[in-house]
Amino acid sequence: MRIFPKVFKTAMEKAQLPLSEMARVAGVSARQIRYWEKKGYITSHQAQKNQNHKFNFFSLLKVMEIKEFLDEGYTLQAAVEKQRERQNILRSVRRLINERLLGVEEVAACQEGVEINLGPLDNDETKVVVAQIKAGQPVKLILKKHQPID
DNA sequence: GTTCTGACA
DNA sequence: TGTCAGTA
Repeated sequence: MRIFPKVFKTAMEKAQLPLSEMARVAGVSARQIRYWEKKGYITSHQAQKNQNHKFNFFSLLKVMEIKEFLDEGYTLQAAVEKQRERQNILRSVRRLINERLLGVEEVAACQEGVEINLGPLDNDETKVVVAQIKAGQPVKLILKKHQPID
């Protein structure tokens, strides 16, 4: 199971947002977008010289995050740095999820919900952490005896 | 009318 | 970063 399906990533990369839309949606000026691009903070595709810049959805998210930090009072340079830090953290979180939820397909679906294998404990590999999810109830984390496949 | 680019402040 | 000029 992929938490973030490839089709989403592809769609976000294939999106072709004109600079004016980027500015309008993110609440920044077109001048700022151009300047940030020139500084290398964001990237765009330009079919030909002097033609309209096209941005994908990731660029839009980046601009919105930078804008958020600017509004909090950071300088542009600091805002970009904060955005990069956030991006790195999110990358780690995504990696954690992808690694830890690998067992999700092998999970036995019980009557009212599902169990997700979150992998072995770091300090006791004879046990695995299992999340029990039932509709309308808080998620329960329990320990189960590790049963290695083979 | 819109966008790009360079230049000035 | 805003704004203006000259283009495409």
